[in-house]
Amino acid sequence: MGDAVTSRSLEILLALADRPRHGYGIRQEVERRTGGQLVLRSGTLYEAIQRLERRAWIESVPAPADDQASGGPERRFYALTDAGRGALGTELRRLRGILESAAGKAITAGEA
Amino acid sequence: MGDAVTSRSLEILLALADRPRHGYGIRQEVERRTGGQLVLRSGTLYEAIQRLERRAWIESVPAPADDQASGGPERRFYALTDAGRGALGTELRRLRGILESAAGKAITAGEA
DNA sequence: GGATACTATGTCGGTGAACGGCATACTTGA
DNA sequence: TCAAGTATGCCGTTCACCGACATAGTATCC
Repeated sequence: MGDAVTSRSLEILLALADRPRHGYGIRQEVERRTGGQLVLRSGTLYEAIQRLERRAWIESVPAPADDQASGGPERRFYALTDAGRGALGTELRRLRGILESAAGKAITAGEA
Repeated sequence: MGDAVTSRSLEILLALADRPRHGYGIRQEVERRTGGQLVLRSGTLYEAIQRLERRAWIESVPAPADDQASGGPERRFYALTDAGRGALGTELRRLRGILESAAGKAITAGEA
């Protein structure tokens, strides 16, 4: 499936859902969202960003006005495109379908 | 993460949640459950079964009494272990957490 | 009788995602 | 001064998945 959304890519899309972020900011947001369960390694992070940009699900945008660049290496900000937002919605619906169809089995699996 | 559950492995665990099945039976159940959206290819299927068995999330079990073997190649039946059931529950909870935390953003993402 | 499709398991080579180490470079605090 | 944090990126390796192929019995249709 060429339109597959991996778990890491999903987290990146979610991190960009509310506002544009730069790579390291995405990493921090994912870590925060998952309670430290998932830390995107540098290889995973920047390669996934490149793939998502190639698919036009995210795009490079200028740094926001309120961003105080700390003088370090150049920050690259990314935002969700409409296509990316659509892909995110589709993936969330897919996951919801799995959970719904698994509802009965989930009880057996020892769930609260 | 050594305890990662890929989307294909999750589908296999779900297919085994209600009763033991053999490889081809898993393939059919996944296809049915997903409405034909996901068909496990032979490479994916049997290699994933081997991985899950190595992790002791599934185990080989004798064929059920009501199974009429059709004389073809030997069928191998598999069942969820307690560890597998636990891993399935953990993964379903993880997915539910993603959907809950994404609830606000999902609206923005154009969801019904 | 032969062709085709279905059931059933499995291997193999190739591709792509993720990992983790390393490189680089600037800033801040001990 | 030295470590830690911020920030991006490359590279070699590993692993999941794909799709083709191999093998083999059963069933159906012409």
